[in-house]
Amino acid sequence: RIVAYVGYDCTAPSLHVGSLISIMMMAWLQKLGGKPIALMGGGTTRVGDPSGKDETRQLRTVEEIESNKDGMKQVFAKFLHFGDGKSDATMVDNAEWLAPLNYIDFLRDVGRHFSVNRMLTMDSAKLRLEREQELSFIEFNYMLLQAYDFVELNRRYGCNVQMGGSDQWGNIVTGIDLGRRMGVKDQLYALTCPLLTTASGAKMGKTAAGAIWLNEAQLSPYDYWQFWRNTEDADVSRFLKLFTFLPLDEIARLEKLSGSEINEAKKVLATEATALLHGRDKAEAAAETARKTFEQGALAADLPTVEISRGELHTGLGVLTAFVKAGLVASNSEARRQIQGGGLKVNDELVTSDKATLSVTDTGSTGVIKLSLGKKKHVLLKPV
RNA sequence: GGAGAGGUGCCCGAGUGGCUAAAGGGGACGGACUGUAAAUCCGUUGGCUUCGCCUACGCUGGUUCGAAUCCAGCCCUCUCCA
Repeated sequence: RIVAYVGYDCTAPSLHVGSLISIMMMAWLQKLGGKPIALMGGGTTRVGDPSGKDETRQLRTVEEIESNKDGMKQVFAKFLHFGDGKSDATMVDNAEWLAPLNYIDFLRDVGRHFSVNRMLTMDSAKLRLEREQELSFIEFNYMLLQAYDFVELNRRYGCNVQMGGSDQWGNIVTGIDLGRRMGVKDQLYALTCPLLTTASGAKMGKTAAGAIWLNEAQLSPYDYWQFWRNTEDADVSRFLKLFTFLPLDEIARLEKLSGSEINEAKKVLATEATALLHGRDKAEAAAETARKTFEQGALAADLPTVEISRGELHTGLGVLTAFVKAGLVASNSEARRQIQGGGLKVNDELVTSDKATLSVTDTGSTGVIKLSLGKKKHVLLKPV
């Protein structure tokens, strides 16, 4: 019987696609009858994991960590079923047991099992030392806390597997070792996955508008769908396997598609991946919006919409202001540059002058004005 | 505590009195080509009421017709020594 946990740093207000692999690992585990535990690092984030980082991260305030935690929680509910059943998922926060720890007791119970000699050979510490970059004492302690988490989760939930990215290997193995020394009866296991990059070597999720957030408040289902739709050819088959629950023979069929046909596979990927996070309805809606926008060139009513006041439109709204309000560009100057580069369109007509204005007549029969940046980013302005 | 090095635009990194809104690279955005792909090529990359103005090279003052560049004080980072 497998009870596995994955720990998450509470360093950002939402999870992003970088965490998706580990979430999928938990989801698969649950499908197959195991029990997943999502561990929020409310305690460990107060210390900061040095693994894979060149320099000390700024310490987060406790308030910041708490609010980040709240933002992250909602995502897990989308992928996992929580409850009290045998294979129901559980969410816990390690602040629960780490925060009340007494330093002396911790040193005597846990600290004595750690050899500094060995800790110094772990990558997280070794790399810093080799490059002569500072490794503060607080960070050096991180390993002990994460190791202790594993032991504590075993005690509380019978957790016997820890999963995570390959950068977590050292921390996980240390936890297994600590378990043995502290008399944990179960054999503990580690399961790591390689850090995911795209075929061209870029980190997953670091694209255009920044990170690909999983919270709807930070990234709409439509944009999330678009992210998957724009997957590189070379990644499609791998991503279908990793980020959807489609049967392998179906994936095998899709990966045979070549040339422009592979776009069909990308649509399936986009819809399936979006359905897992935001639900089938929103995924289908996003697919439909995209179909109208890209394949028919028609105006899709549920593109991301920004409201403007009707009064403003009556007096004539400058194009620059309009694009800034729509959030497509950051400043009037950027809007000007985009116009010079031929990147802005109003109702699919290229904007040629930065002096142009929008008025009520531009809403036409649809009641909205379509603003576009490049070929892919569209926003509807809706007068109210 | 002592000695030294350094803080430049999203990031890296040149620049040691005017030609510097600041070389070069990365990243990002736009254009061309395509398949809403990749690769390639081209352009852009502080703000504004844009043929002009404002803000900017750690902070605060000073020298000068003129400073990212010189001077003084302060803050911060790193290295070595104690």
